[in-house]
Amino acid sequence: MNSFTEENYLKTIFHLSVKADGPVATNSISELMGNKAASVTDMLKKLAEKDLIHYVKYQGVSLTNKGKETAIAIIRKHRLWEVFLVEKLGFKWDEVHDIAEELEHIKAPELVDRLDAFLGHPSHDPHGDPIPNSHGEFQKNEWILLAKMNPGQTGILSGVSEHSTVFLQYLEQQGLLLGTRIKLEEIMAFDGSLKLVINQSQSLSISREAAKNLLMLHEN
Amino acid sequence: MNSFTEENYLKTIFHLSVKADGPVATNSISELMGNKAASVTDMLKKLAEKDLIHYVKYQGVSLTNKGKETAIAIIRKHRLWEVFLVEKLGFKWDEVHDIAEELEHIKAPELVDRLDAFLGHPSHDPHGDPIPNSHGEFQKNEWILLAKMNPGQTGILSGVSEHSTVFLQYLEQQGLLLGTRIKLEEIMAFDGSLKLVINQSQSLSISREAAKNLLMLHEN
DNA sequence: TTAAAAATTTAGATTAGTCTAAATATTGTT
DNA sequence: AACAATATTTAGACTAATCTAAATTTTTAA
Repeated sequence: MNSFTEENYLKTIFHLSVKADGPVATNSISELMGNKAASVTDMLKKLAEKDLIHYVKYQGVSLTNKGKETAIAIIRKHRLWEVFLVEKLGFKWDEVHDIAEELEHIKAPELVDRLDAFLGHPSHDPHGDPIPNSHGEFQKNEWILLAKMNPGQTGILSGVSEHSTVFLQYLEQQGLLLGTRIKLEEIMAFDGSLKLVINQSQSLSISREAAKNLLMLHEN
Repeated sequence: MNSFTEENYLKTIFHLSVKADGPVATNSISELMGNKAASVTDMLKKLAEKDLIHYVKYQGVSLTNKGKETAIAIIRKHRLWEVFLVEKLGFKWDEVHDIAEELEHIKAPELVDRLDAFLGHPSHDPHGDPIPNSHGEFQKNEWILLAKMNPGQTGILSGVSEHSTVFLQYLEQQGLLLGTRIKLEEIMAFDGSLKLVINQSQSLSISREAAKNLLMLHEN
């Protein structure tokens, strides 16, 4: 069985692998986890010993199949618990990340699938992230960043790539909830900020920084 | 904040205090936790340092108010999660103890009260144990051990003092669920075993050992 | 293509929780 | 009351996860 700490490393490496598609650097793990690089190196040796990662000194790491399965199982738990917290306990979407961070390490094997069934096999968590099924398969999202769209285009806000409380609260205050229809009116030459129309009525301006974290789906 | 391990010690000391009413011995903690007495001594020093227990060398320990509050909060979480697992996820009463043992250490402070509300403020867990309210107050149960009842007396099975899977499965197989009406017919002179009639129909014989773990309430 | 900068690893130390073996205190019994 | 049995604590060691400081490797850029 893997420790709490090992699980967190695997999860971090998984997230970095998805973005980086190539080996993941020691420093990037260190930065994301708030640990020193020397500590990361120690753990990488341990995870390699357990066949959870491929590790070559100085060359960065990638997950083995075993490591990937483990990481996905943790992410599945995290996202299912987030759904539970929001749908059943009435938490807001900006409050659940840290709690799910604890709950994702609960080991009991039957618990996950029962929770999944209880929640009605949800496909996405409250932030729009897809929930892998019990075989570890993700339903691929065809997301495009709002920051990459062109003036005149329209889409549905379907996910966020930044989960911090401040960002999520900001979105909520602006009326930018998942499912909101957004038309990109104009991009300001001065600072790259975006002028939007949401739900075909309300006008709104947001920073380029914010737009880089909004994941859009084209309307069907 | 207290560690996972510290919490487990406090919980154990609380349970032993209730039974023993007097200071709790190092060895009894050691035995219940499956640790060596030397390890217990080390932890007792640490808990005393944090003002969670009163500790005098060689004289055993008792909880301070702070320690008691902490222990009760953990027990509250444990029992609420057990209700969740049985009522919402469909686990059986003999399957939930170990899972709740993990869940009871989830820290998020708002979680407990929301869970409590979601479950409808249950007063007892699936094994009949009372769930303390958010102020740490227990609803006192007027239990009497089946093993202490006299032939001819009747009561309602309302709790168990042994939570092992084998025992709970045994009870279930015999039809001894919480809420069952039990009449004690006769106590066998030979081995002290008890002849019962349950739900005014079915006859059943159980060992004295088993009867010592069955908590009864008088009928209203 | 080589020297400086950046990234990574090694070496050695620290803390929490555990252990064994030995020492000490308490209890029980004659 | 004194000794044996039992309970508890101390001393010293180990593992997991972390750190700092120093050493080494890789990358970058002149």
